[in-house]
Amino acid sequence: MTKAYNNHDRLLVAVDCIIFGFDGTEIKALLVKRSLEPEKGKWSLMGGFVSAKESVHDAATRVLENLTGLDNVYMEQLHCFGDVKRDAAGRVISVAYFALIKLDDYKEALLQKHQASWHSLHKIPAVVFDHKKMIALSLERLQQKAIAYPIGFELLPTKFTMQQLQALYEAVYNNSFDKRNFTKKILSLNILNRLTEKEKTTSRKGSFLYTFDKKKYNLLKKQGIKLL
Amino acid sequence: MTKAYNNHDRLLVAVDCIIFGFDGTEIKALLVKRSLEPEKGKWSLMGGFVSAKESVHDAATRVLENLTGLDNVYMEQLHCFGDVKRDAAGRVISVAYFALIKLDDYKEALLQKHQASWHSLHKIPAVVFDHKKMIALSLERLQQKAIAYPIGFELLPTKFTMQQLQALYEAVYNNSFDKRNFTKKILSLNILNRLTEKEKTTSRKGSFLYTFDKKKYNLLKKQGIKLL
DNA sequence: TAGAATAAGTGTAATTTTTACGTTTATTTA
DNA sequence: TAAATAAACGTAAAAATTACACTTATTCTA
Repeated sequence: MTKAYNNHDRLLVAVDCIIFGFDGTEIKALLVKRSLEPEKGKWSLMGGFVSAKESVHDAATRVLENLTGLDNVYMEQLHCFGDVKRDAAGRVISVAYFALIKLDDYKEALLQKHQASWHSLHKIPAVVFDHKKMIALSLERLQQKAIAYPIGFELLPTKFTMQQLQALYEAVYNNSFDKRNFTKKILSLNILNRLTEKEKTTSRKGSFLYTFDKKKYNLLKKQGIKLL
Repeated sequence: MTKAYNNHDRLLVAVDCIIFGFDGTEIKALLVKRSLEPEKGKWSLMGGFVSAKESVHDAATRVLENLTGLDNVYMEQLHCFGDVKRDAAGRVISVAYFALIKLDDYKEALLQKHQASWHSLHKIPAVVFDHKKMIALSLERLQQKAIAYPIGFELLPTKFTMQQLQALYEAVYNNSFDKRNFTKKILSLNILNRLTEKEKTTSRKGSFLYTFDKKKYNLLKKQGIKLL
């Protein structure tokens, strides 16, 4: 380390992950019971400290994988929260990340281990520090993200019905759309593949299953896509 | 500080400011000659370290005011850059901010003092560390921002002509628009006030001056505005 | 002082996108 | 085989976007 930097303060740097999942009806966020003082036992985002030898991004990935058992998860940085008094126990700045996972992938065992559980965005309990702000901001980001990025890639099973996809967008925007117009618009983007296979549990007729076509999407993205 | 946090590493935390201005034709970024080792004398964003007693946001405001002599500047957080080796001299994470200022407000004296100068976004010289990435990302953010926020508030003089406003948007998007359609769209938003006054230096006929109406804009924003 | 030169200001038709809205179809079960 | 269920599908009206060129106000100069 160069001498020039010696005079400056060093701060604790944490990461916190807002993890979203979709249960078919609602967008949910994964919260854990905080495992250390202060505020031990209260609801909290999953977080951890950044060590000197890892990048901030790697720290977030580590925390996420540790909690969910998943790697290759969609994750992006949300915002750095840097208020002096944001952590009751001392000066800690936190870089918040938000992640999208397929709710079913989440391992029940880990859920137990970390005393984690899914909470509807409309019924978030009291959470520690500034985590409420983090969650609020991440929802805004999710809504904004969903305009240009097919979040269904991450939040739905590989094969899904048009109804499921629509329910997802309705949950994200807390709004309802016309079925015909929704289908029309999504299909016009030409990023879905309709399978011959049908999902038969929800109706007698059965509904077609679709998959996202990542190649088509990437092609489209270059031109500046707008999903909704 | 609680004991629970004692084991964790503390890191140097910096802020870097990407400062945009508009000269009537081009979007420019303000760069300074770096004043400390390593890489002293090379082009750099204006930055500084976050002290233990100030918020990250306050640090960015301080750095910005110190360089430009301006307060009440539009500024928002861009991204936290946290790679282990991003700073050649040691582990420093940097929170980048981007700011929009009226180029003319910028004090010549400070420009001298910090060896600062404006650089066209298309001709950014070699800059230290990961500042090139920061600048690139901030341009993306500016473009995205300009869709929903009237950046002219910040980048143009209080009174401006339709031509100046169009030139600004053309510079941001590196694109050209039809004059009639541009005017039509902007006026339809109803956030401009046309003055009786005219700007006569650029033409014999003279062009009307406009001002932004912040009240009308705030009203519109609640409904979810789209500027372009 | 009339006309030439300059840049500003303005309108309309064609196309595309978005919205609103109800009926038909495939399948199962009684 | 009829009834019930949810899926699939199309069209007309409205709104937004695009493409496109002439008129106007003013000044300068001949």
